[in-house]
Amino acid sequence: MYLKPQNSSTYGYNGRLVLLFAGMQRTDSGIPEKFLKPYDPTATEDTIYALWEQSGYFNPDNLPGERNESFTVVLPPPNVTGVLHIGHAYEDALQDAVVRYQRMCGKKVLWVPGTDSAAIATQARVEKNIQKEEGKSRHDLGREELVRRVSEFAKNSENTILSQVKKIGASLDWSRYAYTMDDARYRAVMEAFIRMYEAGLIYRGNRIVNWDPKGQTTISDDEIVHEEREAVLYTFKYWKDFPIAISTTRPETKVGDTAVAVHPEDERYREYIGKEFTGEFAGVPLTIRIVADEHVEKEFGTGALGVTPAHSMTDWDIAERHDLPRIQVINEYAKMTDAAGPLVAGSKAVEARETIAAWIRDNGLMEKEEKVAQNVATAERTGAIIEPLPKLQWWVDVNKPFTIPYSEIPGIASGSETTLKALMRTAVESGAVAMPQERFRKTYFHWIDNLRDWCISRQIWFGHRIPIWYNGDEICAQIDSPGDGWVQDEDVLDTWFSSALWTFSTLGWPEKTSDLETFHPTSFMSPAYEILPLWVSRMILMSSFHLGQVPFKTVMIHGLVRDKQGRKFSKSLGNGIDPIDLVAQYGADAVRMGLLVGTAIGNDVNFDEQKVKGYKHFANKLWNVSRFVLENTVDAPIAEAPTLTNEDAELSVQLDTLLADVTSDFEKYQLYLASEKLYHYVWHTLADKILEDSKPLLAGDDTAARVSRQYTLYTLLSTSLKALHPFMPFVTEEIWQSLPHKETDMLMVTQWPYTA
RNA sequence: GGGCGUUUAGCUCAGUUGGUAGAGCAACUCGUUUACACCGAGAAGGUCGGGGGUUCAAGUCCCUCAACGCCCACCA
Repeated sequence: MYLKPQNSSTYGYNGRLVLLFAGMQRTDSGIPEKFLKPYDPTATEDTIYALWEQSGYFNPDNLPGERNESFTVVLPPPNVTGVLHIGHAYEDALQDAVVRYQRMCGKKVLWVPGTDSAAIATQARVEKNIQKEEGKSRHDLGREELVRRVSEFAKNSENTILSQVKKIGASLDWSRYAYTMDDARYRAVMEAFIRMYEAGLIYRGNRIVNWDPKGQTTISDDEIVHEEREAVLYTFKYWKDFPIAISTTRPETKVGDTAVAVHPEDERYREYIGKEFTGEFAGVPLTIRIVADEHVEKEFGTGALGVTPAHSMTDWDIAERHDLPRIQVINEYAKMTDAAGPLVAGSKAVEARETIAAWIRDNGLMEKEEKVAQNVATAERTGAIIEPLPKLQWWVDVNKPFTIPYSEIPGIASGSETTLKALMRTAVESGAVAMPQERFRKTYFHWIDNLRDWCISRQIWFGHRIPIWYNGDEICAQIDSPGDGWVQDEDVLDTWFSSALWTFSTLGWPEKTSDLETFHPTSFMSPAYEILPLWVSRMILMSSFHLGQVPFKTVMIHGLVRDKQGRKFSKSLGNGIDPIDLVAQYGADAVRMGLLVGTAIGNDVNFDEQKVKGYKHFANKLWNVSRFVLENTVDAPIAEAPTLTNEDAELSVQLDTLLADVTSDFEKYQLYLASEKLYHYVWHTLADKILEDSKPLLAGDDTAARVSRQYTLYTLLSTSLKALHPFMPFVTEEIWQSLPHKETDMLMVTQWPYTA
């Protein structure tokens, strides 16, 4: 009687009970007919996800009950034009498990979805398409048209990635969806730039950048791929009576040399330090000063380094330290400038290399030519060899002292003087950002110690255009044009600039929104270790500066998902696994479990499809346990607790003990342990032992014992569903929907079954 | 070159503060009297990469070597 549906029900043609609610037919035994077949995720998951969305519970404002403590996570925004790969699936599953657990624990949970414009990648892709389909370059289209086309493309592809994220079961608040290029984020980016500019932390400076001559843009260090190539190391003297021979693989740059650097303790050259020599090299008059610099390696080549300030990072730095002149001899098209002298001016740098080498030989100055293996920096996108060039760029100064008006970060007082670097270090050192994995703390600090100013300008068109205006010598930082005669800076911002604001730009900053008040700092962030320097540290920088807060309280860095042989997934290897295919084949719950169980956070995951298959079986196991329990409790008085037998009381305690353990694992973000324990319990304790032991009891004459066991089975099942829900949200919710007695209409907002 | 990892059963991985090695999958044996064959019962399988050290005791701590991997730098 107790299990008859309470809502509108009627009897079908053949006398079967038909339950109209949720369209589920019931069998004669009183349980929904769907339980007679194996669990079918494809028939279930989309419906369940729609049910969650309709409930509004993804939005913290709609969550039932009084929730005082907030718990916030922002989704690391995938590229708007991207497709979900297995790494996303892992990251999403991980975060969703945490988020669902916290929601069940009664917190005001917000998980913010979003996408990233990935400026360079997206523009490059669209440019390529246009080139292919219309034979036009971006210059043919013009800036405005290209930006329009790229934005359109981004908007059109957005749905792919978003629907894929949903397939995994991510319980994101879609009403707060953000895109790094939308209006609200645009405002935040502009505001952030202007504030930092006004604080003197953003400056324009001529510095050596990685110039991509093919893409005609600066690229960041992170977009460089080093390739090993064979090169010739030439050893020679600039002219006959020059006292020191130098070695180089790029003789063409030597017409731009202004110094020779030696190690201060190198006895061979000590006598020359500080002296200046003039002469002519390849038709160019040079003045070479001998300087002592500790960065010179005594053992390499002749132990003397020809310093070409304008075309090498290290040489630029040496020039900085010794106040040397800088002569640019190569231009943006990798051709020699007029300053390179009549011999090579106008020719390609690679050709000039041979010309100059020949000149050296012809003049009897060459001492040695040897083949060496060399690492050449190439552009990830275009494959072009990087030409280090001095260019006017925008920079974030990480070492400049400034007064921070407000700070909640321990060790940084409001109104005190600090630097961005110090903020980044202190935020983690003080524990305000908890980074529980020791090895990533080490990596982080190592990175901070070697941190240089951050180049934030990019010479592309798609992105946030720098809000700087020029009128003759006048410069003005503001969003809109100050008026006639003012021209805006051509460059756009590094995509990581906007990503770095993500934890608070998504919450409405620079407005003082209640979201910002309630949900920032965020609670938890779990990025891949790849982007620790790229993203994590820069979020800490931005949040500390603009809000005086850390961006997140805990960061758990996870590893990469690799293939079975430990190789990175990549298109060129053709070893990619589409998580959406996996979901179709095994169900999202199985994919989530396959990724989470037994993979310690921080280590790489060598992905094994067999594992996913195993968890598909597990979902079915849970399904059948439910069937068994429902069938055997259909006529039981389980609405209220009967007097329990000792044995049954013990079973409850046993599960409770497990839950204490699992809860503690959750609190430590050790999902790989929690999930494994629950799996083991459901399969090998609940199913294999308890259910089997119950069979004689359920068929027996001892009514009290039977009722006690029926009640217990039902409770153990419903508790297991709750505990498994963060990992396997779909199947648990689907079963929950068929339970005759439940505390809440939806499992996702039911209370977590253990309180410490 | 600097830094950080990984190496445990055939495969994929756990192993929290040192106390006689664990799981899943695969393989093997037996079992199909309805919760589930997307199953059950059972057995097998490891000198914890090599070597050395600390300790009553080491997969765990220290040193060293090797293989593999990642990050940073770019030797000009």
